[in-house]
Amino acid sequence: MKPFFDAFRQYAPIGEAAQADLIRMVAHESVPKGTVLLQAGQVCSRLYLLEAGMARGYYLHDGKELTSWFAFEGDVMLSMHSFTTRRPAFETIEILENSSLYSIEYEHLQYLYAHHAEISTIGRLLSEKYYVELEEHTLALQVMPAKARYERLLAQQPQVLQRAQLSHIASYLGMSQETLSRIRGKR
Amino acid sequence: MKPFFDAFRQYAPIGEAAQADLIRMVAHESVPKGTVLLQAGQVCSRLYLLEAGMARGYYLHDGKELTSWFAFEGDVMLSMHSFTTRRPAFETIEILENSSLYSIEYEHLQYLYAHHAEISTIGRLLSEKYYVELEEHTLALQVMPAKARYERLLAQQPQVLQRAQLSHIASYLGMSQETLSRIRGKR
DNA sequence: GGACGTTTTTGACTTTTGTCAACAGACCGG
DNA sequence: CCGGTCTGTTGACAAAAGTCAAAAACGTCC
Repeated sequence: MKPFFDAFRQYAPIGEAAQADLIRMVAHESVPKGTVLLQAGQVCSRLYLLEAGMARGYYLHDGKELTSWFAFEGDVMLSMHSFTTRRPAFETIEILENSSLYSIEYEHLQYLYAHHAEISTIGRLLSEKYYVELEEHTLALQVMPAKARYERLLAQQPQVLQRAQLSHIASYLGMSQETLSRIRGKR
Repeated sequence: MKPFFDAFRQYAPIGEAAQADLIRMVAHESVPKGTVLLQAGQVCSRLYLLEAGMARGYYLHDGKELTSWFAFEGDVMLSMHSFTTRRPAFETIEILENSSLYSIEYEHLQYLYAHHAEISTIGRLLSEKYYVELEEHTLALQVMPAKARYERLLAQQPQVLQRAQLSHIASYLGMSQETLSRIRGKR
């Protein structure tokens, strides 16, 4: 549980009572590559914290998979839309490397939010942080040509380029796999 | 102040004490078209709630203005990046129509978050809501061709097309003004 | 109502990126 | 170690979108 608390304590101190409730409500598990944590169409019922490994979220659009994010060690994963509205998710969450992760059930998290102000605060800070990251990614998609988007990713999240496969990266960057292959091959 | 409370009460009930503090800390003002609420390079020190009117946020990229969002009646406006990190903003917030708005100073909001759990909750819910909206916009930029992005905006936020000028809309949709003009003209 | 500045439209052309198809390499299971 | 599948690369071509430049439309201020 220590890595779990470390991941969250950086946002706000967690009191004794909150810590005790968390221990009761947080699950830990190891999952193999290929595991689907959330299937599009189902309601996202858990928030995940990736302890080790790698995962992605993707949408199906015209029969093509469209990666919307990658998650690595320490990242929180969920379908924000489905988790917060309790409606079926549009996205699927798939484990890309053998991973270990923590998770909290939706109702439990609501209980924690309601009873421990610091956990509510951590939830807000996390939500703000991921908003800012998404905003940057969005801006890149909005304004940069394909090559610049690739270079930005190379600078900001090199582990994506090292660990994810080309088709996933290409759709994340909003370009075809062939275009990405050519850019990477320096032409 | 009533419209202000109405805008927030839909997320969580606001207690007496919180209401009293809010009244002390919330400012109200009317601003003319063209007003700059936040200039890129400055730290975003206030959160705004637009009561009436219209505004946008934009970035400068290669000397071009790049609209990242439009705000209308009832929308919250800030540079999330700057407001949360206390670092200079990359974006400028500009009033596009004579408007009236409420605002809260950063330190005051932190006080409210710390002393009134329901306000912290409202902050988290707002942040989650805007994240979901941004996610949809991002997905559109990532996967849809120009024409489909235009049609999606037409269906989802027709008031943008009615009230904003073409160059702003075009950059918001990630295309040139000429392309948008041609799409709109049905060719 | 005319003249100015701004915004939008249009046309010609170029560049970027996508698509389709074939091929090469890597990876895996028997 | 072989055959098959999945992943990445390359080439030829097509489609989408950008750029530049000019003209038209619109607003608004005297």
